Amino acid sequence: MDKPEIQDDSSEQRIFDAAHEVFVQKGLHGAKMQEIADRAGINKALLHYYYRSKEKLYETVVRAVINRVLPVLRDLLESDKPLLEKIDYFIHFYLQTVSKNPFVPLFLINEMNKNPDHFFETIFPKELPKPDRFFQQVQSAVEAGEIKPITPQHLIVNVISMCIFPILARPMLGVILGMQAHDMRAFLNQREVEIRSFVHAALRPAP
Amino acid sequence: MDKPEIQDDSSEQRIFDAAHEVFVQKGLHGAKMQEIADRAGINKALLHYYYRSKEKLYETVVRAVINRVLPVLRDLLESDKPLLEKIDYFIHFYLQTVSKNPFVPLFLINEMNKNPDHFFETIFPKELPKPDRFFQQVQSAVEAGEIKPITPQHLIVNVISMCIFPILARPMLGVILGMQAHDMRAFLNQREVEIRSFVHAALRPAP
DNA sequence: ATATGGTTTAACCGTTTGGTTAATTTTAGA
DNA sequence: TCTAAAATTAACCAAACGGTTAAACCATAT
Repeated sequence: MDKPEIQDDSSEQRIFDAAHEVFVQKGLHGAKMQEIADRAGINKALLHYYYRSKEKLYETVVRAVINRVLPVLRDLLESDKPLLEKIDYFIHFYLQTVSKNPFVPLFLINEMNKNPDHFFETIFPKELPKPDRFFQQVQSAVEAGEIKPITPQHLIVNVISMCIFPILARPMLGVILGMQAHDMRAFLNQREVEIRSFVHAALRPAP
Repeated sequence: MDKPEIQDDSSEQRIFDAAHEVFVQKGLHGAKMQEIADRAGINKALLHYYYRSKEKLYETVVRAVINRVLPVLRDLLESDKPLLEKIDYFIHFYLQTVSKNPFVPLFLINEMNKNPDHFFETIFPKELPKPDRFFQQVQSAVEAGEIKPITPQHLIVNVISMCIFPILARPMLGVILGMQAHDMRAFLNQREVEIRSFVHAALRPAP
């Protein structure tokens, strides 16, 4: 169904790259076809030659972004690693990925909120990560007294929230906390250690 | 500097209300002046009569949204309540406010990311909540051994993240966790209790 | 009554935007 | 080398958009 990944510098690929940049930064309506063409260094008509319409091009970009993000989540939910190790790896990976592409999660969240029906019926892949394995793992750890009782769904949501939100809200946090760009970078770099210890502390079994 | 709040059903107010709805849901570029006029039940030219341009109207809406959100944050940071009580109240209030207006935080985050310079130089109020009081409070609690050592900045960011993010990412979480709209509502309602106990657990002093 | 000033509208305008077309250039196979 | 298909472009088009204008409407004070 999906086109094979193109890695060369063909026009099609350059269009896709430019579209990815512009759409992710400006959203569907903020992005202009002319700007995408300019950034790809080709004529505007060529956009419609390879991707029929703005919507089709947009959909291609959204699909690609999703397919790059989902595997990590699947790994968190389905792999066999021990629980805490799994969580630590997840924190590490997401912070790293997201801080390299800070606009991507905001882009996805926007897309899903503005047009949920179209998104989930048309764009979203049918095969989603299955959280059952992870849920069971948490439940076992609770029963074995290794961690404080907690609903697995809330645990995973808490972790994801603390990883992603500060990067989304970076400009706001900078102002609230009274930090310049430089301090803010340092602060966000500390977060991996911080989130890990916060989660571990929250999961300590009661004495 | 700011115009006094208008609470009647004058044309100016109806335009503002309609603009608020449309801008918050669709963003600056997604919103169309004609739609705002239609929703306000008036002629399009009247938009320009009261608010000179689309940008001015947008700015008015952004200002209003900020001025509704900031006081709560100021209360968290500056009031004299005891630390944990303060945090609990903050969680309660933000979850309630945000779940009533789920698009507002996403709207603000978008605005700040897409156009940070214009936002912070032109729109943002000069008098921001001062976090020093809160920071000091956390530090005192740590020194008194009442809570586990933690950087105050990270603590507040963690709390805000766990409150706001799940509401932003609600559609995504619904899919990931395999929940229908009904279950999702119930899940989000549980979060107040959940976040509170998670934060309290994380702050328990080590034995 | 009517003059006045604020309010509201229909019609219009110039620009931008997504998209098309027809022609030109490039590529590649016979 | 010749030719047919693919790639690329300049020019163009219709619709949508933000914004303007001039006239109409309406309240109210004289």
